[in-house]
Amino acid sequence: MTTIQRVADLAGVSTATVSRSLAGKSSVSPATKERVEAAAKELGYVVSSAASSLASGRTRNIGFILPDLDSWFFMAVLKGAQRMLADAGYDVTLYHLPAANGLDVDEPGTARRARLFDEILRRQRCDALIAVNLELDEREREALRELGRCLVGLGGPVHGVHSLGLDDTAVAYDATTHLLSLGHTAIAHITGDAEFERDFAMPATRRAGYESALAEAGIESDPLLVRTADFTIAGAYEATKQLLADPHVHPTAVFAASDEMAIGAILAARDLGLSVPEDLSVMGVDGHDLADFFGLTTIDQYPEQQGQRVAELVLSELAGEGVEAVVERLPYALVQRSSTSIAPPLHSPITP
Amino acid sequence: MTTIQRVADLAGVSTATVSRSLAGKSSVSPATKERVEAAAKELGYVVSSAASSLASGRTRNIGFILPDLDSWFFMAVLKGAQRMLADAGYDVTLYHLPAANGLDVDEPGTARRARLFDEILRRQRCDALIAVNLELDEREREALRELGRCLVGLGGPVHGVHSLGLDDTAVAYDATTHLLSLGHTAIAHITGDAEFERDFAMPATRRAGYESALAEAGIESDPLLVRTADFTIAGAYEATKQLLADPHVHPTAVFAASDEMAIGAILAARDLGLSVPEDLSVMGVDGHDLADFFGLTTIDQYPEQQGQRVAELVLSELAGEGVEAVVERLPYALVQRSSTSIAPPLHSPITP
DNA sequence: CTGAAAGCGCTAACAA
DNA sequence: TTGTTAGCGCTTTCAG
Repeated sequence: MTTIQRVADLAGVSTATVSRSLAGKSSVSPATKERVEAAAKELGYVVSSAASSLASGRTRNIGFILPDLDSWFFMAVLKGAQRMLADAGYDVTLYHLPAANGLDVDEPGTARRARLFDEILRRQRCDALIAVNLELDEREREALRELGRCLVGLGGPVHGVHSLGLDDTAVAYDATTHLLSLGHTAIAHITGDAEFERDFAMPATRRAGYESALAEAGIESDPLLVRTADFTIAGAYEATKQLLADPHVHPTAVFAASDEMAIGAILAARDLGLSVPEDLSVMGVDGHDLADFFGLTTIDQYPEQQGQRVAELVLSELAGEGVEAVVERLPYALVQRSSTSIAPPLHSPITP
Repeated sequence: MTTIQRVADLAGVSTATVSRSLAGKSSVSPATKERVEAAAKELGYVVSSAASSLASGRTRNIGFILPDLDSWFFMAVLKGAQRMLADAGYDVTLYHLPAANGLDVDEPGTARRARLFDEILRRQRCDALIAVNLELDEREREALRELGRCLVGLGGPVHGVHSLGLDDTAVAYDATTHLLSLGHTAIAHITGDAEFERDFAMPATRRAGYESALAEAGIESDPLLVRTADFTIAGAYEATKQLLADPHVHPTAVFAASDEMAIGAILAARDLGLSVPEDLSVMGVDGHDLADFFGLTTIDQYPEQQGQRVAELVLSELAGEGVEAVVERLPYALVQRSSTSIAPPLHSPITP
């Protein structure tokens, strides 16, 4: 292994100068710097992260805490963040935070969760943490704060910490308004199940946006038009089948709280012999890879760019730039495709 | 920050004893160990990874090198590995290896790739590396070898290194044989495009398995029945539409080299008014989350368990257990669902 | 602009 | 079984 000492010897300077040179500090003469760099290259020297971290207190590593490793959305965010961080010379280490099962303290997920906060994150392997869609209890929040590290939340905002998030009310309001503007009045909503995701606020917030758009249009919201599923294609497929089979309601449009659920809704409609969008308009939220394939109208929230943005933020906080806002709203845009169209003419339920 | 010295003081022992105690070394009396643990707990002591790494040479961190962060398959593997490694006290840091664009040396992907091998991985942040589906050139292989770290390949085998992989020929042979046993004779194959994935051997290997099964059944393979796509639903959808519209061939079954492509094929068949499996049997490979939803018959390769297995392997190599095999074959199994059935009766192309 | 020297916090011989 | 001690390889004052 090549150490800094060998580089120093070869370049005929002290290790201090090599360190300064390679760190790009200004106080090194160009001539010296050149010699040091040549020596480093010749010996194939690369700094040892452990030694550097120990001496400087900086690890050049960012922790990414995710509730799930197999969700398309989180991986898109991770992809955006990892690329930006890697280009800035940071590694990314991944921490999985399993859902806390509130009921069972002895459940392995709960133990893993505790271990993450009590041990793993406290080993000082990261300069900063990015917490995605995390719902933490007070003890956990406190544990993170005590780390004294830069912490940025994305999605589920960590209380009292700089975080980025969509304005979910506005997103749902805009989606619903799009359907209203097409003449739909019986608009169903498929969202998350509160029981599935403990404390996960997003489904409720989106539902509120949906209802406020309806209210503004003078439409009374019908609880029978609101269905819950587990954010998967399969789950929404079932929920939509039940919705469409219910004789009490006759929706002409569905607003799903995620693209995957919207895709499930489209497939359910097709299997029931309905055409999308002629018989049923469907829209989602996310900007999923498959949205284009299914011609899905959606509110794109640019997940990969969210990753980039959160990485930028972390980088600038690490660079010592002051934190401006405590909550920053992320951009989104409605992308109109072929799964939504004007409402079909009303036909009376009474046969002629 | 609580250091080991403070724990030593509180417990009334030396730092060496604390270190030994907490590392679970045997040569510590139970009484001492108890006192040390109490002191550590009281002070909330957690070892500093940088200091520990520097002193011991072990980082307790595993690098995971992936060609893609947004592929369902890789994430499933990652999930399995990360859980097992985390339970063993290891962190996982993620490295993205962008595809090398052989043509353009100045392309950013190529630069990132070089940087990963020349700098990032050489900073000694990992005790071991797991390389998933990597196609490396000789220089890159050499760079990895020079790291002198434990290295395990999964999928694309790194030459001369312990690796795990599916027997792709057998997988394709078994899939094709399943369709043959149902009475199909005109069996199409949708696989990867050689131009898409430079040096990526899997598509060719699976095709060979497909062809050998046909040959064994006395069926001459028809190049028009083999189509290529990019391993996505959308890509296979298009390829299948073209296949089914081609007047020169009349396949009654499709074997796709991945579940996502098989799903694309199912959707294409449906959109052309064909029933699956009555008019067309379709099967894939992977064991995708959505396979069940689409009733897809598939060869499940248990990706999450692959992750676990590769993690186990790394762990045991790090524990100093000898490497048994250089290439280990992974298990797989045919899962029969509703997308395959017996071949439809032949109808003559001449109208009665 | 550069060098000397003092650690960073921990582990692992080596002694006792 | 335990303590002493010498680093691990680097960064960073502090002098010069």
